[in-house]
Amino acid sequence: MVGRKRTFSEEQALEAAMDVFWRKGYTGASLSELTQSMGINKPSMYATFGNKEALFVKATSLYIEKIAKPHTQWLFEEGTRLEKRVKNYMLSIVKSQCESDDPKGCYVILCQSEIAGGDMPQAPTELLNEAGQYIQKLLTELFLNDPQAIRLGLNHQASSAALSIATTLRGTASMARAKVTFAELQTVIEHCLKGIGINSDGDKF
Amino acid sequence: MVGRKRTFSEEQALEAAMDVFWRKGYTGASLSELTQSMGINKPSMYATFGNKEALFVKATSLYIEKIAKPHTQWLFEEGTRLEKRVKNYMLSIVKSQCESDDPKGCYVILCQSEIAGGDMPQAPTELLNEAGQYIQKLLTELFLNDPQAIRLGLNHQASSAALSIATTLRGTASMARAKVTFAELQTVIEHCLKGIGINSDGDKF
DNA sequence: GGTCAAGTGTACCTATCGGTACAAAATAGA
DNA sequence: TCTATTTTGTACCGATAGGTACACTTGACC
Repeated sequence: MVGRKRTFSEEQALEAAMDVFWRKGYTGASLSELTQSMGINKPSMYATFGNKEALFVKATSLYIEKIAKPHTQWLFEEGTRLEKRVKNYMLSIVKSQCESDDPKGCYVILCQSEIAGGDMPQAPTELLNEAGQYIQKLLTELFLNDPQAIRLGLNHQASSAALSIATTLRGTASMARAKVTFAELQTVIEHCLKGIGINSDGDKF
Repeated sequence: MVGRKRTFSEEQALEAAMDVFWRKGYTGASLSELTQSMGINKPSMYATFGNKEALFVKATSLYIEKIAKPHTQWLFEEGTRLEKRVKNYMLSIVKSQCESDDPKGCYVILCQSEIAGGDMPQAPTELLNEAGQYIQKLLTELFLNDPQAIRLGLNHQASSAALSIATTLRGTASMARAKVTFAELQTVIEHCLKGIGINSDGDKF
């Protein structure tokens, strides 16, 4: 490696880009706003990330790894009953959706809604569609295989229960973006769980 | 009235504009695409509707009156039990969200999610925010006043039950736009109703 | 200490954005 | 038919979109 050194952190720049996409979506985020938030010039952005589409793919991957996936831990917490694990999982996600003064809901769901517009390139489209199904697949797997879930009979309605939870979490994402508070959405989670036959009391949030 | 006559129908043009906004959102819909779909030139559009913002307000109002509000009838159908009325209401909405080859979900929810981006003018913002709360207010009112609802005890949790339904319907809108089918979303509705203590069997869709 | 690969900032490219000026075309009333 | 009024189509406006050319600065290696 020879030559001048970078004056910015690639990871920090990517996080800034992620924030912009999270607020504005893919087509709504302009290169000027992106590079300004990233604190770099356009040529630096193109040299480092390729182009807007490639930047978006990297920012989306960062969101998935850093924001979305960590919630999964609650589903597999040792020594916690399934009912509580699922509830904690949902609470963790909804809390994240409501966080900050200007809550942004869910990055993936916001951008996935842009796909139908027809201006989303293929690679982002595939990534977003796959990420959009992640929660559902994860929960279906859990309900099919977890011993406590089987004892509750959830394995017989695994995919529909998973779909209900995933749908509710899309709803809360939309509500959060419309400034509905975390406290209000907590009862929505309780209703959702009751609806699929998972009752719990007490939680971590 | 003197002068040359219009060669297009204002209502048809507005419907075409509504369709474009429904697919692309407010900022994502360009004047070129709008006027092309409306079958008119830009000067005709500006003379008839004012500007893009005014066109959007009119298209949004048309959506609310023509697409959104008609679902309300199901809530007040004479001689039908509350449980079925609410279920038919939800089914009617979700069916509409899933309709057509390229389902577009809900116009209001899609565009409301753009507000956080900061590029939405004030008048559309207020209209969308008000429309976004319509379902919740309608159901809260119903649960507080309907005799059958009171008999079911729904009046004691009117607003939280209404919020759960509204949240679920936002979730289904997002799912529909991601091409999840009406059949799959039907079980989501059933789970939702069960969660707030409204059980029913048999429906109209 | 020169050399040369790599990063930076400015200034620019074409295409499209929302919006408009203006002249030709069409109609109702005189 | 003439005139006043409205709509239509074309051609344009400045601003901004995504993307780049290019000169300049920086720094590791010989």
